[in-house]
Amino acid sequence: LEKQGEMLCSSHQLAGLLHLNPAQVRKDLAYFGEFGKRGVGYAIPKLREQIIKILGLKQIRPVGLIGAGGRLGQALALYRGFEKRNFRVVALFDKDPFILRQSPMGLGKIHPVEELPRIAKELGIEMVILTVPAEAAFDVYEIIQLSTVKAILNFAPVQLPSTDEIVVHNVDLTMKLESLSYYLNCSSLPESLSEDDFSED
Amino acid sequence: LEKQGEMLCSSHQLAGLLHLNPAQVRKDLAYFGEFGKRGVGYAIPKLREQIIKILGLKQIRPVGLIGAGGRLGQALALYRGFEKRNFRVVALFDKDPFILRQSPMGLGKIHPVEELPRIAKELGIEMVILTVPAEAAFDVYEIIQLSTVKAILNFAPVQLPSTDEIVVHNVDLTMKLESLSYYLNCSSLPESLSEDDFSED
DNA sequence: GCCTGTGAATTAGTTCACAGCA
DNA sequence: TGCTGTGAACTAATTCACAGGC
Repeated sequence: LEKQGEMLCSSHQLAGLLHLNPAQVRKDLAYFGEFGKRGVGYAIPKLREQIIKILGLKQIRPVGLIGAGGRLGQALALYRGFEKRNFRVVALFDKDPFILRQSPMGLGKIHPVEELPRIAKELGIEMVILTVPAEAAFDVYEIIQLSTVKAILNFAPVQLPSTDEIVVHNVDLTMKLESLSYYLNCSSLPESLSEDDFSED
Repeated sequence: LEKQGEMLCSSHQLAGLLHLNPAQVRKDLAYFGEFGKRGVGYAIPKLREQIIKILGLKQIRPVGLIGAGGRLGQALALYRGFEKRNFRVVALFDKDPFILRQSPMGLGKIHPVEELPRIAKELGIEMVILTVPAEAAFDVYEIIQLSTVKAILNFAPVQLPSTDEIVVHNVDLTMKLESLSYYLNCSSLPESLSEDDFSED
């Protein structure tokens, strides 16, 4: 909206864009403070500013990327979209000695994961993206726990637990597909989950 | 569990693995049928079979990938993890003429998106992964609506709406980072969201 | 005795509806 | 009059607690 030169918006308008109920929008925002003016609406630049503050993104957040040698890791390391929203991938890590010797072109130096604690401390990294294979995930998780990192965006298809120290968001892409598959299956199912053999022992 | 040779599991055990409450596990499963034996637990192979049936994954589901030229698209096109869970990327699409002329190595032929309706029909594709840039997302969405596709896993940083015809799961990676940033910010905030200037006009 | 399936109780989340301010 | 902020009403989700089968 700001890019479109709008200066004001109502909860109704936001609700439309977000596919939500206007009351929901108001309540959620009100939880953090009083950002609107009664009878008027929300001043867009101020609202944006407030949301940035709430999200802790007033200054650029340095992010580490572990598993930079894999294809997903490379894709995310080179993704331009993070910068626009105040994130910057400032350090790449991997375990594979081959990758460490010669980093894929376009990427800068890749460090061994063992150096994560030192480098994270130096660069103020509190957040990492994890794109390692399932087998490596728990080992890397251990190393992360020894570092200044307090948040993980995990793409490895294993459920890493959040603790008091570390928040984890697990993004299992296959599970997303499964979820969609379920919806497809439902709409094409008239009434039959027990249609074929289901004999007790 | 099946891979570990286990034959039985309890809701308690599953709950532990999934970080849920045992009652939750039982209720969720019971919603779809009676898969367990009282006093015993769930027979793992049968349970697995049932879940596969619920998810509509008894046979391999063919998936299309739109935006195969981009780095994320390539990464997902080559990702081995989908196959293990009964998905197969059977057709790649893009708009970029350069990509169409010479597909990145390792990938097979890439088709122009305009051919999606025809090819989707031929191959029975009902699901696509969308890894196009934000600008292209809505145009592509229009084309998808003309095809047999009924489910979209969208990585473009725009909120595509679900309809009665099409289910959309939007995966905005930057938003995931923002969410983590919020948690970091909370834990480092003693009591101050209105700490600096917030003057009314 | 152990563990599922499930109604009842509880807790959480959403929407309504209106007071209060521009 | 228009729109926010918010208690109250409502709806949904989770957890409890126990009947019933192994």
